[in-house]
Amino acid sequence: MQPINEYLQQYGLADLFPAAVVDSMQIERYAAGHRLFSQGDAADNLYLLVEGKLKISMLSPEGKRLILAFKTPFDIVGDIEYVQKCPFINTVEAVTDLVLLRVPHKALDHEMSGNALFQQFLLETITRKFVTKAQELNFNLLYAVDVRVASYLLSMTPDKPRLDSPSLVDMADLIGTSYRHLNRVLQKFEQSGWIQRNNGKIDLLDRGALLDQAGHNIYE
Amino acid sequence: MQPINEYLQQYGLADLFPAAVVDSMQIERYAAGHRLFSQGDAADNLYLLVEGKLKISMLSPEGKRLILAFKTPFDIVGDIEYVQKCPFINTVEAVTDLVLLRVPHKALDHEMSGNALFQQFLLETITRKFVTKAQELNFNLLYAVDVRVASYLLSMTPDKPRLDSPSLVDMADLIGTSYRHLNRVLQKFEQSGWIQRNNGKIDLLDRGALLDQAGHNIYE
DNA sequence: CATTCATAGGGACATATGTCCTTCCATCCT
DNA sequence: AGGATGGAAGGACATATGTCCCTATGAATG
Repeated sequence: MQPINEYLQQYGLADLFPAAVVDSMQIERYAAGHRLFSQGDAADNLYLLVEGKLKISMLSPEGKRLILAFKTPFDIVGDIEYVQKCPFINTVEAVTDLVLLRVPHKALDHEMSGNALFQQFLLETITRKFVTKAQELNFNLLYAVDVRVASYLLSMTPDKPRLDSPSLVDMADLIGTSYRHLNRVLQKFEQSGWIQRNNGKIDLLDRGALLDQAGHNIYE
Repeated sequence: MQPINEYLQQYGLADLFPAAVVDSMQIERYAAGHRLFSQGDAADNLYLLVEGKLKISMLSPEGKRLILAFKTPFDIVGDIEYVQKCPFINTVEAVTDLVLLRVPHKALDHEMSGNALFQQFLLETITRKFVTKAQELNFNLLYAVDVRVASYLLSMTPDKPRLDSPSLVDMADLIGTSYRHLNRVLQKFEQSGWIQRNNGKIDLLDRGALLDQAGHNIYE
């Protein structure tokens, strides 16, 4: 287990936070599967994701779940809520074991309100999120499910060409389609020889073909 | 024609900008239909929309046009590009006659870099845009075209229950569906007695029914 | 071991949506 | 007036996607 300072150093944040704020930070660990926050929970802290993978999701009024994003280090959770001073908009769950740094809003407000460096940091972070979200919207409006599935497969396998435990349920909820249809598309890809399914694992056999199918767009 | 100061006052921005920045502002007017910026144009200015209505659109690699937003006062154009120091991401066109205040990046960089008030203003603006965009994405993933059409009709008629010159082409490109399908949905609404089409105008006859159809979501 | 449960996988059918094409009408231009 | 033009409107058909259903398999549990 690294101390807080090492994590900050690792992600180039050592100079961003004054000592008083760093002192107020707490390391938090959560086991895979744990639900960290639910839609509507009070948000009194900002969280820096430094290890593991989590997912952000929401429930529609009709009870349909939508996964908005998977996040891996380095990323920030609760920044929108911090700026807007509002409760958690979405639900946050651990996909793998997690390590987060918890930063109380109170410390940020006391020590960093009017801190141009930090504001600039937040501004650039949220602007980047906006651009990503906008591209995602365009992508969804412009392309059908098979394109999005191909893109998703590619984005989740930057290193080795295999998905070990994809959870098709989550994948369908992220792409915004039904479980049934996702299976149909995967079947089509398999019949085309682009992927192979084994015991719930997925091997990518032909990245080039998938890239064509994805229209050379890759999920962020 | 109002002077710059009156516009700033009208929208509560008089205290935000120092005099040197206000002096650098220029009023710009454009006729309906004019294209202000194209995807890829250099962005050297920030624009404040103070009169009229404009639309932001993009062209996909396949040549499909997507309307990302209609904007009415008060709104900001080019804020993302200012933060990211990048060329225009999208195309901007005048729907009605427009009045904009042009603010050179140079003036902002000189006079307002490190200005906490302005950074906070930008931060809140972009955060709001992010939330809106995220909701829009969810809305598109969760609901079919008929729901989105109902929502669009309601959002465009806050005052009187009539759309005078809807431009179905634009409407389809905003909703992200085909012109044909939009017509089909409008036909269904008309047969249900919810709307009436006359010479390209659309009257809303039953807002309650439309609101139900929209699942009580209304486009921002 | 039997049972339960969650998920993978897919058949059958209904509905939503896209593509292509035709017609009609208002407006604008010469 | 006569002809262009662009958008409204919709028919016909193919495809994409959702819903409901059933079965199989492996992990967890008594």
